[in-house]
Amino acid sequence: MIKKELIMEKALELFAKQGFEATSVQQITEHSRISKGAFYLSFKSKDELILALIDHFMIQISSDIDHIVKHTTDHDLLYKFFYASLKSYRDHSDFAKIFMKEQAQSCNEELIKKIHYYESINEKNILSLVDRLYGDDIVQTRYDLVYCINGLLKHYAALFLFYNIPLDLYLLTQSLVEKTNVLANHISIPFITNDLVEMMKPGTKEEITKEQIFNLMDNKLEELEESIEKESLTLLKQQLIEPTLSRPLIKGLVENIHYHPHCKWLSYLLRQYYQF
Amino acid sequence: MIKKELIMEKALELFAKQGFEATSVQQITEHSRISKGAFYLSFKSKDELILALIDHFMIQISSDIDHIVKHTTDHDLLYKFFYASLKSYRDHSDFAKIFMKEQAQSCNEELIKKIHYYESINEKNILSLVDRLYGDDIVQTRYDLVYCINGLLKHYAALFLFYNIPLDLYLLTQSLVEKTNVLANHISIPFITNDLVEMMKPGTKEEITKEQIFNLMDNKLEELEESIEKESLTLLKQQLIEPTLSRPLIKGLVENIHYHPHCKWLSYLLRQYYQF
DNA sequence: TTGACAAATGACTAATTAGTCATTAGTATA
DNA sequence: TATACTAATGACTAATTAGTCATTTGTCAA
Repeated sequence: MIKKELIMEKALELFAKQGFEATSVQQITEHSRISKGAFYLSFKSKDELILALIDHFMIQISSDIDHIVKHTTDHDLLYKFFYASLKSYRDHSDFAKIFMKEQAQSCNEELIKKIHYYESINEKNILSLVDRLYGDDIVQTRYDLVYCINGLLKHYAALFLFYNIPLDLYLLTQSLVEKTNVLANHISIPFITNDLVEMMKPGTKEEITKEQIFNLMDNKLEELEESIEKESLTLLKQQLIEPTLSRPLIKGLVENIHYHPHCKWLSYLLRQYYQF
Repeated sequence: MIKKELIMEKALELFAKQGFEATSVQQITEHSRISKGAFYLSFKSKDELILALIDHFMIQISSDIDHIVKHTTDHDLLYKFFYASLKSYRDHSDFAKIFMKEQAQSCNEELIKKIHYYESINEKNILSLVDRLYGDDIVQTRYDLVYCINGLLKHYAALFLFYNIPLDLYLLTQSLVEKTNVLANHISIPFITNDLVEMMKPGTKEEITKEQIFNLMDNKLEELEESIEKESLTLLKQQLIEPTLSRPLIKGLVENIHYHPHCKWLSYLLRQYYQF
């Protein structure tokens, strides 16, 4: 057990410096002053090691932040969230480097899955924070706000993680709190809509079912006013039930609805469905 | 020459899918349907290939955006900047993926240097944009604004690069313009100060020397066919040896060559050199 | 047809990789 | 001391890597 921790500690240093792929088991065993066999007594593979590392740190970090979001008054919430997040990055800077690098780069299936899992927890936390603080004022832009908070946090964190600049945690926190409040109070143009979030969820990505499109069509038909677009959509719906028109005609109808701001998503799904 | 482009094209696809490190020369040669020897006739090493790819695309993208920043009225500036940037990412999405991944991860010394070089050009562009648009109002927060613009741009670009969501370039641009204006007009707490920026500079940046430009001119003159561009270039070369024309005339000549696809980079260097 | 030259090949080397396993060292109990 | 057990070793395999080079193929002028 102690050996396992020793390996994790030493491997962390090497991964942070060189990256996961670029670090060999050989290097890890040398750095830990153990034999190759000893390594494989603790971990079944190199992959198992990095998965263990991610779990080890992310369980800690996630639950810390989750606790803060759930047990802080609204007044302090944003401040404490940023402070805790930045502090986690600083205190586990080697880990944070690995996590950020692998997030951008990894090709390992399981690794990506794990990173996505913890990322989704993080996003859920921020979303609940945003809804609590700004509530009904930002129904349209809530996902954008979440995305900006996450983006700015990571981008500023990279500043002290990858360029060893001195970090004034207090000041950086204040500056991020201000930016978040400013954005929350003033932005009005949403880019990340409900539809978009739905599609980014892992399950949805693989297959577009007739039913999904059908349901979305019904929703949109209710939203739309009488127009060419609505007529086109109605025709497309009929085609979905009972195809009678030729492919070019269907393609044309899909084109018709594409420029309507509410139907972008639908037209995307239809193009996928019909393989245009 | 054509072979070189074939290899670059095929390698780009593989790098975008699997990452640079994870792609073997073997795979590249198989994908390009050439032999291993043929690969090494075009490129001295795998490293030289990715450096060539980065130059190829970044010269194009950087000079496009530079040109827009320098030739757009203030009214349109922000909008055109975001639009052009996002369009570049979309049109060269395989390259953008590689550039983003390697930016986060790479351990190759020369590769990092090159990426930093183009990043610093990008930052300079954004800084000049910020100063022009908001000027004295944001002396304290200008670097933060630059950093936020860069961060938000990349973060949102990742959205359509790595999750294949459909991209409404127009809407995303508008949404980013709004966010930028909101931040510029309301943030007051600076985190990235002048000193910090100084500190992040890796020693002294390479100067653009007369010789570099001169050599590049000679190369291009050989490539070009008889045309207004070639005449302009010849005149510019003479000006470099012995200046006789006035600044506006020189600026006009630089303008003349900018639209020629092979001279984008040269025109960028000349604009830097003459401080237009 | 021949000769000369450039383009292209792929078998090859030497190095490195993740992971295995027969062997040994260390330790605790009888 | 003898026995039984676990902990640890590092030489080993098989696969893969970047890069090389003797050889073949293609092309075009004489």
